[in-house]
Amino acid sequence: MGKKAFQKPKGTADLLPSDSLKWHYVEETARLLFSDYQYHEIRTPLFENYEIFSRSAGDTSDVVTKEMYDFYDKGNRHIALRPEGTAGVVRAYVENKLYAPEEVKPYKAFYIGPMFRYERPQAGRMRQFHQIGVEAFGSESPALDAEVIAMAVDFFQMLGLTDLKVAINSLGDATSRANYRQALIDYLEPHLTELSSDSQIRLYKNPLRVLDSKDEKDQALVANAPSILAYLTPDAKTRWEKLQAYLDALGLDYEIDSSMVRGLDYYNHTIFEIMTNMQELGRGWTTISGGGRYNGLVEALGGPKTSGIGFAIGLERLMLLLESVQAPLPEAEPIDFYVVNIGEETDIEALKLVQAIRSYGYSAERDYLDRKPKGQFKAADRLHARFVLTLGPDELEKQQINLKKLETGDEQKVELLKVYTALPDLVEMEKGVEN
RNA sequence: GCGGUAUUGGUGAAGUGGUUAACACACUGGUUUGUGGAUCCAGCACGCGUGGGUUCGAUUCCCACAUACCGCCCCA
Repeated sequence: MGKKAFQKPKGTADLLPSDSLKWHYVEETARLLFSDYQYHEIRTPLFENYEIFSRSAGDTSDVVTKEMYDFYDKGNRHIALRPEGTAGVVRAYVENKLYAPEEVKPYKAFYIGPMFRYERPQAGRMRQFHQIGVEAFGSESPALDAEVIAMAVDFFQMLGLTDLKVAINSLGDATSRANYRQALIDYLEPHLTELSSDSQIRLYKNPLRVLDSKDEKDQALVANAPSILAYLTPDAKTRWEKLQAYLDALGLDYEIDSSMVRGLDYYNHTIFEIMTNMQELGRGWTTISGGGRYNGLVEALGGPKTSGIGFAIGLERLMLLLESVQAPLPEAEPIDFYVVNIGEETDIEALKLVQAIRSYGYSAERDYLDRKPKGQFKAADRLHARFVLTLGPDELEKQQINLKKLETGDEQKVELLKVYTALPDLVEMEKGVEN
């Protein structure tokens, strides 16, 4: 151990090779599936101008007011590490003029990458965390909403998750929301003193948040509060009903949760969350995916009036969930060959051998620690090698090498030359023996 | 940002104000002058998160800090 042991910054994690194997699998599953739905990957910067986020997420959201990693760079630009993915994608959509008529509509994209929020870390909640997200621009159709929700569910099912809850709600359009906001305040105001202190503040800042309170007394009050669904304008209501019709047609199970609120201010109309009540992620239901419509966002970031919808999946939470339900996840691949070499005079030949084996596309490893044969065999065993090639002075002299199949213990001498010229035949031959 | 719990080797952990920090797993070496997954033997914490303090003496008591986890806030 060195003198000073550095620690990674609070709320960050090292993803070791055994983990990244599993992450790759999940990410690859997403890439394949999203491609079927015609979503293609977009990569935007990990940091943006601060305003991109402050304007999009809303000035009252906690994400902006207290969780942003922001700083001034050497050119005195106000920069922020992205706390979420949508704003950057919207900025890219506008900046690259992806609204142009020659682009296919809706314009669909997905992203995978790290996000940053200055928060108190807990299990499944990191300061640097990762999301897979999708966005679709340029269509108002609730069929697209349904598709997006279906795709998220599809994704989780592909990974072997079935015990999830899909909750949907509608925030309506600006008019619906304004009317409801007032109705909610009118309802709650007489009970102001009964509300928790947090909720008393919420009531005027962002009254919909009161609906979300975990305080028991708040919840009791909120239970009889008016529902936003009763305040939808006719247009918004039609959309809302169509969405359900589409989801029903797909046979997708969902729950309507009229008290569901999302953390970012840009949402309107459809919002949804996919939740699990896994213990490892804390008490009650934990959201592993959330999203919705953001019809005003493109405009807010300087683009033409364009509707949009998207969602994001929290990868840390997803990985914890997959581990806890023992969903199938890949393990380290066994290697094909381990070359055991005995004596210094075989060193060069061993080096050439592993390279030759690799040139055939098989994986191969050898000893670099001058271990004795026993130690090398142990290493081969730990790597779950299929075959061991033993090369000693004898073999070198006779130009024959010992081929051992670890699983059965069968050994045979083969011409050294064959490893270089006909390795696949040797592998096939061994296969023949085992069948 | 607030409140709480925790922090001993590569890992899981036991333990006490006072000479050598238990046990297990893993690892390394030997038992087998060239063969793994078995047995047996041996080795493996300059040291108990970091920094202070109390004390004749602290890993064990106190304080601060760091980190992790739990709850709140909030959220993926």
